Amino acid sequence: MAELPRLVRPMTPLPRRSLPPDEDEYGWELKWDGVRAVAYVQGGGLRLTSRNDKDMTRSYPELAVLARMLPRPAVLDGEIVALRDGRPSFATLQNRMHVQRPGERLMRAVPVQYYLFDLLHLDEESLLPRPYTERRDLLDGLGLDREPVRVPPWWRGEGESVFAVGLAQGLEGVVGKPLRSRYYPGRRGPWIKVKNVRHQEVVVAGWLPGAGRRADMIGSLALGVHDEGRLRYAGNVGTGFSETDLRDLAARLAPLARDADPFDPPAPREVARRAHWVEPELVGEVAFGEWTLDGILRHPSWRGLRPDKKPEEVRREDPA
DNA sequence: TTCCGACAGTGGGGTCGCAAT
DNA sequence: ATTGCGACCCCACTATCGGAA
Repeated sequence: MAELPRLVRPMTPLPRRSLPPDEDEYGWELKWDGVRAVAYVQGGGLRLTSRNDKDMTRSYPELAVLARMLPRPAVLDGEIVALRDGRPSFATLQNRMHVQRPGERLMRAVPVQYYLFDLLHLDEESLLPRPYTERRDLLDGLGLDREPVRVPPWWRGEGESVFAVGLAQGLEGVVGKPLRSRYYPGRRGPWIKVKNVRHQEVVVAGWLPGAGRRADMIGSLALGVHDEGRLRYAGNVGTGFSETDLRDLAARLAPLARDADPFDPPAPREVARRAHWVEPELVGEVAFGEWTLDGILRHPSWRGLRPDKKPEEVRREDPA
């Protein structure tokens, strides 16, 4: 029996704001919002490991069929997803990902699928040095596209239209992989990702103190948006500003200090406990990925002040 | 010399499990 | 019983540094 590599750290894509000029040199895939997983198939058995090499096998018993679908030693790379309204939903998957031994009821309520997008080892051979296109062709030829395993499509070039498709389907974005590039375990790049980033105007309603390097500075800003005449809590943002930005914000917020929580309903207690409230008069803009089910910004980053906007005009855009 | 890639360190939302209260 | 915290997942981002270009 051939020996499989003990562990292969997954390769991660480098974030980019826009498509590269040489987009035709890349293979393009849609980006699936789930949990990254490397699969080791051998002797009819399956082992799943996380990005940090934690064993996830027991959490997803229904994926064990992969070992029966593929009766050859192999290492595969992909994303475990849970569908909601026909597309991968990380929020839905969160009901599964921490459960070590899911019961029948949970597995039926939140079924998962394994979206494969790379083949790293097959039989006796490591495929890491092979070009992306060869690995993909080999993977596509294994006949693994049967639920709960899927082998989603990819495209040579066409980054623009793949991105448009992802946008239209409400997906996270696209991943580009240089057609002739090998697989570099654990490295960021040369894969790239272009995310479907959204923007939202927000009212600054308070701030939380920082720690460590950020001690004596602002750690994050508490954000709100108006909804039916009330200022609704929309989460905190703690990244995207330089130290200069933080000092400038502190100076602007100091004269606006107030004692009472300006949110209605009040902010969650974990936030309120540490918050320094201000009059909700400063307007800024954040980039973010999506709204959570509770109306909180996911993956927010600060983009700057919007002195041209009035706080009472700040509404949640695109409530869907 | 400049630039790029990797790392460390800050911050976010969310869930689960467990210890302290 | 409730609360708080760390460990996991998903991240965005700034600042730094050493080696590649």
